[in-house]
Amino acid sequence: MGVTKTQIFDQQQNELAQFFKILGHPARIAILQYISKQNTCICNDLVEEIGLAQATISQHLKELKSIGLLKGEVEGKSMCYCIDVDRWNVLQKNLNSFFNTTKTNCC
Amino acid sequence: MGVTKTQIFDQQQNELAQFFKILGHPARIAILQYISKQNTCICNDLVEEIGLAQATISQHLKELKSIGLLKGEVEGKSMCYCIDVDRWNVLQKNLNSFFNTTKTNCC
DNA sequence: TTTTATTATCGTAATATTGCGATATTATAA
DNA sequence: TTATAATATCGCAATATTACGATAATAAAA
Repeated sequence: MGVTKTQIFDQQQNELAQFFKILGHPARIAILQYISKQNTCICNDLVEEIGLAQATISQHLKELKSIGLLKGEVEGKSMCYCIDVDRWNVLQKNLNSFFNTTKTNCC
Repeated sequence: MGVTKTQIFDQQQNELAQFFKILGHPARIAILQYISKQNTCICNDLVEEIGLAQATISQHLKELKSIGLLKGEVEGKSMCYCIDVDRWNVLQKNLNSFFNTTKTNCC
């Protein structure tokens, strides 16, 4: 036990859940908010700004990258992380579509 | 370790993350979709419909209730679960507000 | 080349989540 | 009252997540 039984759900349900899951951590919310506040891309002031260890921040960034919300470019010896606005908009749309189709027909 | 350090984030970040987290499981997505598909409220065809044990479904329902997305009423000896549309709309609004304010000002 | 700075990855400990059988609990039916 | 049916809760095993120190990898600077 302890494993999510993904095989009994369809792809749309699993993908939607995966996306929600990755947004379901305050550090990742904070990272996204901080990156968007800067008018330039972020490297790792995040470690100081947020107050988690460098390894931890790096791990959270990796997860955000895994659903395509962030893209990173090498900039000298640091990394420059950006929100992928196209991907961001697609996800927002999917998510609203879930909300709009699901709330109807309720008692 | 292993604990999310909620104390270093603000209330808005923690609440948003909590909300996303609860939606971050395919069974809970499937439950919401199934409930909304019925024009009457649901009791526990969910167990047959979804294919998880009764105890497991009950647990997922509890979590959905914890963020106010579902409300349950006793109906005879069974339970009648509904989506709380007001709460649903509030959460959708918060979510869009997060998406809209966060995507701007990116490089 | 050697140093330094930045980020990624590995390994591991602590805690959380998922899932389920067993057992309460609650409310109708007999 | 005694069954029966539906749901909730408890306790546990398996797995996942979170966090971090240590260390590797990479690239500029000395």
